[in-house]
Amino acid sequence: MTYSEENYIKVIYHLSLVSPKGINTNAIAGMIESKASSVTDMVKKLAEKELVDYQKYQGVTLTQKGLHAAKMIVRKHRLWEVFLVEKLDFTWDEVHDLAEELEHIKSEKLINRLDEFLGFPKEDPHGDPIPDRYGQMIKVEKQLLSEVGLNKKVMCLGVKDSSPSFLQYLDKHQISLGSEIEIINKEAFDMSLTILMNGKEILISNKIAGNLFVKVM
Amino acid sequence: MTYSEENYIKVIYHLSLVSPKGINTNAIAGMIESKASSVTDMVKKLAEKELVDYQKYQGVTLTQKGLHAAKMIVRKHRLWEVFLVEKLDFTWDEVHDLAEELEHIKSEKLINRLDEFLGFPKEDPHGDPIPDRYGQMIKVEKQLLSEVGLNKKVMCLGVKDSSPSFLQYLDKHQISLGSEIEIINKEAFDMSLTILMNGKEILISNKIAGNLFVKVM
DNA sequence: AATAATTTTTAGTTTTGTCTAAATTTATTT
DNA sequence: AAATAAATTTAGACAAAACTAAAAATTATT
Ligand SMILES: [Mn+2]
Ligand SMILES: [Mn+2]
Ligand SMILES: [Mn+2]
Ligand SMILES: [Mn+2]
Repeated sequence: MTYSEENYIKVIYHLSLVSPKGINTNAIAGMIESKASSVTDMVKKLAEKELVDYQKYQGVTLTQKGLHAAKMIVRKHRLWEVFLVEKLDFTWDEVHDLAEELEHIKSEKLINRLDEFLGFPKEDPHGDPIPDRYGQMIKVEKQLLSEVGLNKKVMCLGVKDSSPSFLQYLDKHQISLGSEIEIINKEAFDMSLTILMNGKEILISNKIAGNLFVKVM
Repeated sequence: MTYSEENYIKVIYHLSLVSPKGINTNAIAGMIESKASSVTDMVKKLAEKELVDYQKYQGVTLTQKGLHAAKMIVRKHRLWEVFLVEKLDFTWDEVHDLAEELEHIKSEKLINRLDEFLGFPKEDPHGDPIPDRYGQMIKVEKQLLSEVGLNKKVMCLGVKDSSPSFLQYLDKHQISLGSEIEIINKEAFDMSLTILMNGKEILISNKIAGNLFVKVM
């Protein structure tokens, strides 16, 4: 599998988690920052290699083989992120782009040794689950903060968006994984929230709340 | 710089260490396992980017810029090798091919952090010097075992060839960096050596002796 | 100095992954 | 049920990096 094929497989995997039907050309093109015509070309090649099922105009779905390949790439991505944060003292907003490169290093042995070296972590620095060598991963119940009712106490478990700007926003407001938050007010007009954290009240927009995974306690 | 350009620069660097004149097309092709015509094409591109000086039919030499780039690739290669051996328990014969991939990961910050994490090692698992972030590296006096006179006591400091088969040969005979060796006999006919190591006599061929760096003690 | 052998470069293809523009199919409105 | 809009695919082109075969330059040999 080439660098580019791996990126396509990974993107199709991520899109499959959100919409379980056939993944359409434009969605892939959007994620991979290419054009629909390029996607069609690549998707044909992936179908040739039996990594996806593809019928013209009907979108693609991963085959078993493709699904496993995708999970192994995600495994590598997230283990490298853990390595960078835990061992090399990178911050959680710095690691994604580096992991995008490191995930393409081809060695099962390397990644399994790294997994062991890190103590078989179950989640990456953004709260996302890390597949084990067989593709198994934990499923933690989480919901978006924007969907939680008033006066509930929640714990922050992960982020939906892991872009540097969002993560830096969270750092600035001292929100990290494990932070405990109480929802004090919901503004009907713009769905912004007033939350209580460490005895301090903070106002956050609906967009922020819609990118923060929490569990009700 | 692309993956391929980096490989060319690195090969030109390694060849420059042995022969200080212009590096010729065929030598590069041999190392990179490509054809002379492909080398000519790439060399033109590298000259365009001012990484090498090139005149038709006269071979290439690295510019200052090219030399620094090459050292940074070698730095990455060797630091990753140290990481794999020291932290992930790989053996010295397993790491080269993996490092060939890892050396292309583009991040100064990552490699400097890795350097620090490893305790700023000065040599890689094969006894080769690791350039620091400015390209500086230690210069240890070593010579090939094949060039040392009779009855001398030497310490093994490095290998010229770091192919798995050679390294596995050394493992099998329990020769490692730091091993102390005394040369007992040199066969005039084939230049094979009888050496004394840990009280045991071993016969080694001239080819083996010609790939082992030692210092006379 | 002329010829032969070797090395290097050029010319023309190929493969991979991308693009634009045009054609085709599917989905949505009227 | 047409007509229109949107999504998708095809056709043709391009850049990067490789190749083969032929031409040109350099080096070695007579
Ligand atoms: Mn990531
Ligand atoms: Mn992550
Ligand atoms: Mn190596
Ligand atoms: Mn090495």
